[in-house]
Amino acid sequence: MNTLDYGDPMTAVRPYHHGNLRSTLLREAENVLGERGVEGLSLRELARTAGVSNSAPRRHFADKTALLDALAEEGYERLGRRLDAALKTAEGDVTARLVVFARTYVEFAVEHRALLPLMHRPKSEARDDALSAANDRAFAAPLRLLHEARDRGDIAPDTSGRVDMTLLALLQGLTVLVATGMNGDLPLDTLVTGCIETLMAGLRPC
Amino acid sequence: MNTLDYGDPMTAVRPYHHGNLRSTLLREAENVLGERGVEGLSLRELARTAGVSNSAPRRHFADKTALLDALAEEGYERLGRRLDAALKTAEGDVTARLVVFARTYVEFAVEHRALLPLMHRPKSEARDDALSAANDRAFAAPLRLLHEARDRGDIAPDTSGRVDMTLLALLQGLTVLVATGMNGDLPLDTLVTGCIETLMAGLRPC
DNA sequence: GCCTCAATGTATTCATTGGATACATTGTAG
DNA sequence: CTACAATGTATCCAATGAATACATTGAGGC
Repeated sequence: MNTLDYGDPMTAVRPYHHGNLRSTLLREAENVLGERGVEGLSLRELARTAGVSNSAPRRHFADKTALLDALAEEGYERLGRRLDAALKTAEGDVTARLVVFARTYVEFAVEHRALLPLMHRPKSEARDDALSAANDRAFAAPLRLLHEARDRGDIAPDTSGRVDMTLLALLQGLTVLVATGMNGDLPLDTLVTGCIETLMAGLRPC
Repeated sequence: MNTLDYGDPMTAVRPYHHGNLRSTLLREAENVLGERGVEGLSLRELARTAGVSNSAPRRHFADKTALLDALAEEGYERLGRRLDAALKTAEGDVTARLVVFARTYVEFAVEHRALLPLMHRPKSEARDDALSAANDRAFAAPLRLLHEARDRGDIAPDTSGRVDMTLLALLQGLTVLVATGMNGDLPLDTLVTGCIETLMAGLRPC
């Protein structure tokens, strides 16, 4: 371990090794990303902010793309944990549980609006396998909830998987809507609840 | 007009003025964008491809962002025209008309998958006013269809506008799903039809 | 206790980029 | 035919992504 001199910041001796450069870079990258977008993100600037040399980040991320991929993957993991936690405490009928799910999902999208575009990277751009896997895992959760409800007869059967896709699309679309601010002044909770209830009830006149 | 020598490409005299640099740049930009994403897009490379100097593009787009905004706006206009055209020929009940609408929308998203992320730019990044307006216009169309159907009593009334948001979210989500390839091997037409029908019927067991 | 070695940072270099500024060429309207 | 606005060009600069060679560190085997 190095001798650190915290007395005078001007002459403070920084240890040769940062300690947790990787996570520091990721955290700061998410900040910058939220403020200035992908174009405004510079590896060198991240290095400067972390008080480290130009090429240090390369030890952790071979590439700018690699950093973005890591950020996206981390995003899926965080999302997954929050969804699991939320579902554990969710009670009530299918609608209520779906609302909890959707709300958690949309809240995450709002808090990490910088991450979503990375997570939704179109498949045309070559994707990390790990990223694809994380994607699948995240979307497996709502589907599980739906299938369990179907097994209990709480919702109509679905032979073709089209209903599943509808829920997925609705969730995805909600995040985009909220991220782009298209919900106007409609409170987030009202929006989500309304969408799920609408999906449950259908559009046909009663 | 300049004298052009098309005989020998090596010594061909190019006119001082390109003629339609702006649209050439936009077209080529969309190509590159589809292949290599925003990061892989370079103004200079566009200039080279167009056979024009480094700084020529600046006459038409003050900024790289300006080019992207123009691309997004153009995208909304094209989308609007296609939606209008599709709706004119659409016949049948609400479901059928909604399906036509959704299919047109998703088809556009697939054909121009490079454009969608630009069009869905989060509001946190300062947006061109023209872009916001184009956005509103594009989303006004499906809402109009929905409201007309409601006036005729084809779908249930909606006091809070939550149903409207549900349709919007579903449309948005569909494009994201398709763009990221999450539909798997499900044919596009089946997917869209299934989603709209599911939305009409609702999830509740019959 | 010492030595090797893998992990992690640093120093330096290079081509490319976005952007700015001053200048050249053109068609056109008066 | 001349002045001018539009459109390209030439040239410069700081910053970036990326690559390569070198330095520092701590941990594990001896």
